[in-house]
Amino acid sequence: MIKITLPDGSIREVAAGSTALQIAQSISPRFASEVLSSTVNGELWDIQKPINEDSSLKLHKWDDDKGKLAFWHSSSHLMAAALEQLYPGIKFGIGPAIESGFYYDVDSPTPITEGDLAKIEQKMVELARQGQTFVREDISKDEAMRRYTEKGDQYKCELIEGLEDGTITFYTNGGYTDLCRGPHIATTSIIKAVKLTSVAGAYWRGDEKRKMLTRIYGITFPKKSLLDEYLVLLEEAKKRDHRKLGKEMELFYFSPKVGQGLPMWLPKGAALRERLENFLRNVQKQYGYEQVITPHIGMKELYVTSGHYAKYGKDSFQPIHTPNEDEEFLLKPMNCPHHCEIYKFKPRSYKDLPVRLAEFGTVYRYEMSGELHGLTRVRGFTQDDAHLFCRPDQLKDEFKKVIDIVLYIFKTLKFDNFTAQISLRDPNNREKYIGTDENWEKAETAIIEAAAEKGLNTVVETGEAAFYGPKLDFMVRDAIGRKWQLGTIQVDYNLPERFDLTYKGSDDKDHRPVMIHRAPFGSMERFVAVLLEHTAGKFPLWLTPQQAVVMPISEKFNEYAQKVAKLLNNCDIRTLVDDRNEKIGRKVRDNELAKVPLLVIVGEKEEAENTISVRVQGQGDKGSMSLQDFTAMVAQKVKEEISKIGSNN
RNA sequence: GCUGUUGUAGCUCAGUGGUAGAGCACUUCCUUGGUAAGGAAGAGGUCUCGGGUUCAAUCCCCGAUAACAGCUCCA
Repeated sequence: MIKITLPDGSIREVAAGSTALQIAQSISPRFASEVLSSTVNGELWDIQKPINEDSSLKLHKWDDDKGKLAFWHSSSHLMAAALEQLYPGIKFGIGPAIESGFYYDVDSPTPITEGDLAKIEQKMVELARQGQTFVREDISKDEAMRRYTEKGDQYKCELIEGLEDGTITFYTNGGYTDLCRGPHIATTSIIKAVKLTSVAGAYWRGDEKRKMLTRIYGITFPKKSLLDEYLVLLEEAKKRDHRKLGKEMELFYFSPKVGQGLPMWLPKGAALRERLENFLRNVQKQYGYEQVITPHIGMKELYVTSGHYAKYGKDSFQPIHTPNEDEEFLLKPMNCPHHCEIYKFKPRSYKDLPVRLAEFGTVYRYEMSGELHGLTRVRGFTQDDAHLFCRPDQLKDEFKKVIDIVLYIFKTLKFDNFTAQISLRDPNNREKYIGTDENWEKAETAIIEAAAEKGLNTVVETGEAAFYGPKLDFMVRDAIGRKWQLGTIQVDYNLPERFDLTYKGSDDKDHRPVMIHRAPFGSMERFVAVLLEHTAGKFPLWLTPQQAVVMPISEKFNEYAQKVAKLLNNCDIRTLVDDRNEKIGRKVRDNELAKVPLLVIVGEKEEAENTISVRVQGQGDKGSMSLQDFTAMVAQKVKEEISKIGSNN
């Protein structure tokens, strides 16, 4: 018997031997027309392949990721069919479904550009309407190889070579046949809306040494209205782009004359950053951190010792030479070596540990020009860095405290949609890393255990570790869904050895401390970028550069407006006066659009009664009140935004 | 770094092989107002840079450069 769980949760049983599509048909033809894919015992299963054994079957529709997967993957075949007709001789790489839509990598005899997309879309719609079915065919590896060798398709041949021996499946829709694991939807006629979004280059098999193919991205929907909704969503996301908001709000600026990837913080951005730094400084003070300040350069030998020179020297900024021969300095690409030297400036006792050295340290890394991206990927940036030197028995506890800090910050700034990722080394590629296996194992175990004890939901990625140690990263998405690493915590047994760091134990012998690198924001630049996209520029009151604006009704009340602004500023409410020669309606509009959270209007009535009229951004008129009531209201709001440390546990 | 697209006023963007345009912002004047755009006048450009084609290039071609999308990379 086959046990079927329907999308509504109800369960039915049918005899084995039918396909998922037939079973869906027996429930109702209408229902069957919405079924996109199926899973048998949790594994994806072709909806047209008979299920012969006792098993449990699930049917997936559009509202389910597994349904979308089949829909979009089938759409990529539909696009391939269209491309084959439009560009005879075109060769295909791979064409999977992705998080939103699909792509296909192609090698076309004639170049395909953005201008061609409309034509391809049209062809896809035309083919989709023909209601092509996806026909499955099982053939041998040799036969598959023979077919593609005949066609002279080196890409598919290479893919087949990489497959295990045995049967290989092909799918045909219309005149287009493709090597494919499946599964697919029943017919192309349910693809009702097609949008090809972009063309870009992509290396064959992701290898930068190999040929670059043309990647065409697209997305399809079973209903036209869903496509419209998607396009609106994309437009909304574009409005939240931190590069656009940063310009509009005058937060930061890139000058070609200063250089690529070297952001300059404008007065408002600097004020915002300063507030964020102070916020973290206060948190860290409560956790026993000490602030240090180190230079922006260091002797080459410093980085030879740390191992960074061997690993990154050639890809980095060129050394700085002095009039002295053989003397070379490097711009610092990270702060750890300097902090290790600070640790060494005096003998340490086991009683002194943990030593927690924090610095807002500006570092420089020569990122390849194509990697630069607004404030999220730059060549000069400031890490909210700290290095904790602790005894091995303190490691896990210290690590957990750092997790607390990160979670506290994310909670305060309402980053509730983060992913915690444990990055381990690739055990098959050990030469990429420094340090002994034993130390790596200790470090990896510490991270896994600490994360588990904190109840974090983690994903594990092997091969993503730093070259000196494993890490726990906190990833947050930007407005259009790209993932960025913000907070990071790393365990390191290696640098203490390389720098020969020691502490005197209770046994009067020298011992090796363990080091934790951590940056809860990641970098000030990237954090502000993601914060901008999350808040769409409407920062929480405690953080926003300008909290209030006082708008006099006419010039006659400018003096009173100045007086009110001065009183508010004295109460630590960051306030400016808008005394432009404009009508009040205009001032309200401009300041609403500038996202000033509190708008204060003063005129004849307010001056006579010694009050103010208040408007809250996005919420309209709140009526008049005394200055005392207003400042109390603001203080209350700020207090609500910044909860006490530790309350997230 | 690779592939592709784009570069016109402070910003957002039209436009043309024959001496360059709009809206917003800016300056001045009028207006002195009650919760999302009051009116008028003015100023502002080596059309990213360097070559080439042409009688003539902002426009066509080549190269550089920067931004954008993706790939690759990310201490």
